[in-house]
Amino acid sequence: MQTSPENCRTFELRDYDLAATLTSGQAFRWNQIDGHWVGVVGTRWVRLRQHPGGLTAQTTIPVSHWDWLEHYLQTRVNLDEVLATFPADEPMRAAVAACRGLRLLRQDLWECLASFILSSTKQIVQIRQIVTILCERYGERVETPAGHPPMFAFPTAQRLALLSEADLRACKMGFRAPYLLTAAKTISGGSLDLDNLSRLTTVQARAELMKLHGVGAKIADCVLLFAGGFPDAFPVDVWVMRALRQLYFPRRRPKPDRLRRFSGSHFGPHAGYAQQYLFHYMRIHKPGPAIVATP
DNA sequence: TACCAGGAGAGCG
DNA sequence: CGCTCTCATGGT
Repeated sequence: MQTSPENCRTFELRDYDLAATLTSGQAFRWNQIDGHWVGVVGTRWVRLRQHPGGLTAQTTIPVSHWDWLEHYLQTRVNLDEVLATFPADEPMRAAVAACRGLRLLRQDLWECLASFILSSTKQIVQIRQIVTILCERYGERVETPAGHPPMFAFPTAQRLALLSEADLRACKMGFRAPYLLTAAKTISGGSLDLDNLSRLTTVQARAELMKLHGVGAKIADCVLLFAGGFPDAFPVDVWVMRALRQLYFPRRRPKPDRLRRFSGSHFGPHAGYAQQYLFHYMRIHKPGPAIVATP
């Protein structure tokens, strides 16, 4: 819908837990400031605020449409329809009850890929720090409202491809530096076209991403799910591994590939969404008492 | 202080 | 082949 440019817009939404969504390990650039969430989407500074019945967005520069933000936040997704596809077992019921409103974002492919290359063997706080340094040093400055600190876009692959491994190591990414540098060169050089992934099957797209050094099944699945629009991608990290083992395979040690096939059939067409609920639920509830699957 | 966290590559059976 | 071990890194 085209309207006259405005720098503020309210979205009426049901079941959107902004805080849970922005802190659930999908995206690493959102900061909570005075009850608002401040971040950068593409090249725009954005400030979001949750309120009963929806959320309000504010940009620095007035914009004539908000499709880019609705796309990023996936506000048009009907959560009820997604949740209705989840299996009716006890673990899922508990996870949905605890995290209702949690959403999947649709992020920029390169930013997501680069961020998750940096995520390897790191916890969320640490990933945020590395990404922050990287953006401050090599990202384009974005306009911020008067009185707000400077913010930067995520650096492009082209920009990072010109750096040295030492430059990247100086951003505290350690042994991931050569991985990111190679990925930046591969993407900017055109050997891998991220925009082409959507034409592939999930299996094919995963294989394409895994050709990159430093990108294994878990990172590939994160990129496919959080940025690629592959709802069946199912990242298996230690949290999800623990959850699945504990809840569905208490006596065995299934391999990640086995778990992925199980999740593909057990959790339905939105397996990735289900995974996000389990992941977030496990993070909130630490180890906790055993909940057993009762189909 | 120990501990945590993906992937690659080596080494082993 | 397929599994296990080691490495590299910085924040709690």
